[in-house]
Amino acid sequence: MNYWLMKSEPAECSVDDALAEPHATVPWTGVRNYQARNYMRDVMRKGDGVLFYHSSCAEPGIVGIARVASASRPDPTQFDPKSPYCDPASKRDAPRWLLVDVQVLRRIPTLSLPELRARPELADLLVLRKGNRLSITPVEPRHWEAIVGNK
DNA sequence: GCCAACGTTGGC
DNA sequence: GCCAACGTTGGC
Repeated sequence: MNYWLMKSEPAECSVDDALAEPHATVPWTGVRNYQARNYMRDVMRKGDGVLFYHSSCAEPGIVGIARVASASRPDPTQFDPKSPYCDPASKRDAPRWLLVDVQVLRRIPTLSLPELRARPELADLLVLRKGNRLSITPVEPRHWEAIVGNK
């Protein structure tokens, strides 16, 4: 069992949007970074724990506890000419981009970046590192425990 | 809007 | 393979 932090822009898909979906599950479309894709393809497994993170918004932070609800599979938006995530270079017989389904288990009161940074045990949480832009990052068990253990 | 950090592209 | 130019991310 592995743990992850996954970023979503709430203007696009907030944790509350996800909770409103059937089974509170959303396809995690739009990952267009090879490292993040490789995590989904090679390391992520159904059942892994997920910290649902809001980025590019008024109050960035961790807003929900979720889990990986499917194996990785091709992201259909890469083939959709109307989608901003369309990738004309990706071929149907060799899809370049993958997604997983993510199921929100519960919302939590937003843990903002200042709140996260105030906790010494989270000092090396990857999302707190300067310049971090990766939309999917692994979370160490001790970090998961520190964040989720008492919630 | 600014800007630091980082990824990608493409000429050589 | 190098590296400059460019694009994107994302906090502030």
